[in-house]
Amino acid sequence: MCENSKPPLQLLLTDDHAVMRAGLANMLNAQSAFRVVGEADDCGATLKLYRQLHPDLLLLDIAMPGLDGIETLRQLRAEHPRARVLMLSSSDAEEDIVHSFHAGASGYISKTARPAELFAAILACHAGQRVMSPTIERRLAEQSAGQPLTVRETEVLGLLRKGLTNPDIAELLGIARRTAKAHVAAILVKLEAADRTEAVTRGFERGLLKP
Amino acid sequence: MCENSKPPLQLLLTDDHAVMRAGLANMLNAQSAFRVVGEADDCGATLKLYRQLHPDLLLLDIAMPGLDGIETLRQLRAEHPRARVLMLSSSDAEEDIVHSFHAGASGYISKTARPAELFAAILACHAGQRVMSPTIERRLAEQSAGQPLTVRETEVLGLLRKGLTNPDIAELLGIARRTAKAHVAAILVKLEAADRTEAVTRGFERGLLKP
DNA sequence: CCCGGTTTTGGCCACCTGGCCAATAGACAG
DNA sequence: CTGTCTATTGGCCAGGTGGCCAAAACCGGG
Repeated sequence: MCENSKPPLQLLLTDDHAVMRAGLANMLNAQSAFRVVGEADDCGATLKLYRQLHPDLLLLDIAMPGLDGIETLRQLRAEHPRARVLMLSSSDAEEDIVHSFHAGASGYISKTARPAELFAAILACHAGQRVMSPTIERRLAEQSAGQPLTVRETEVLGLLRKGLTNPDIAELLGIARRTAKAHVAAILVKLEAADRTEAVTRGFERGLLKP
Repeated sequence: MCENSKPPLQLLLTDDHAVMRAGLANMLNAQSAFRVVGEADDCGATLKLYRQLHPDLLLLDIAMPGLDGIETLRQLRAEHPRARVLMLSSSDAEEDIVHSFHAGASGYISKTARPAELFAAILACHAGQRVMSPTIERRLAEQSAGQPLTVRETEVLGLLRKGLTNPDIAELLGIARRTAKAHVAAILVKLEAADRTEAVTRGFERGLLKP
């Protein structure tokens, strides 16, 4: 299990939960193969530390207040295209998984994974493999992500959640109310919702909308 | 900081995230004042271990699949009315806080709290105090919880999220459609929502609805 | 035994909704 | 250059929505 001959992997840790950070750091540092060289609790700190430390891999929590993990990932990859990033998820929302890989994540693992799985994931990730925890792989398989929403539709969904009517939406977006209606109709089909209210529920369930 | 003379507090740890559990256990066991004597990942395991171990305090995560933390708390308190339980939250949804204390929690602390705060919270909790992390106290102060929904209204909100119409709801609950409408109207007022769609959003935001 | 909150019910009306028909223009990829 | 996808727009209609008026039945606690 240990790789005594090699120097430990330098890890950077980002999570807004101090308890989780401290716990992870403890656990990882107890392994001779890993060394946590830095901890961050938001996007800014992550980018700053990454520049300073150039770690071998970043462990990045998805759910964060303000700029979330996905956005942090985007910015980091824009600056360091070859950075290896393993996403840590609490939620298992399928949207997050898809977005993570689109934004350049090297892996995605649930916090429900056992420590040994996490260690394996880190190693595999650093070795250049795509990593998904078994739990998440199953998720993806069973609820085949459905139709993705277009940019415009996502925008409209964001207005639906606020309780806006089609005329409201039309005015806000500067389009005909008939067009707003068309977008809503498309959303209903793609999210398999009976009406706008259920569409909002699906939005939250799929992670398209955040509380 | 350490209480060398006293035996360590026996702690039971419940969280569906194995990583978090292992991390917390590491951190707490490193303190001479604490001793993690058991770990559980769901409601059933928690009750079972509590019966076996009779720990001094249970650290209980709020967000769990299936029977969530609040429900676990209820069942535990029904069996052991004097159990001390410190809730660990990821979300800070105000509803969770209120429900936790109603269900008999001794304390509520955010996972964003620093380790020292957590240690202090555990000690205070065990000493019989009501514990809230500063973050959460602020939250409660600023967004004064609004009007609470009645049991019936909560039930109706659960149907709204599924996209049911008033006639649907009426039939399902065996009441007149006019009555269903009255409940919906009450929900709109209490959640300050313009329509049922926004009401669902508010439900998710306040933690009345879980993804 | 009475009070207050919860649950229940009725009618009327302007407005919004979602389903149906079909069509044009722009963008981006092959 | 062509085909696919996206965004845009129109009319018609049965049914649902939310606001307004008021009030009776029920139930647990003081």
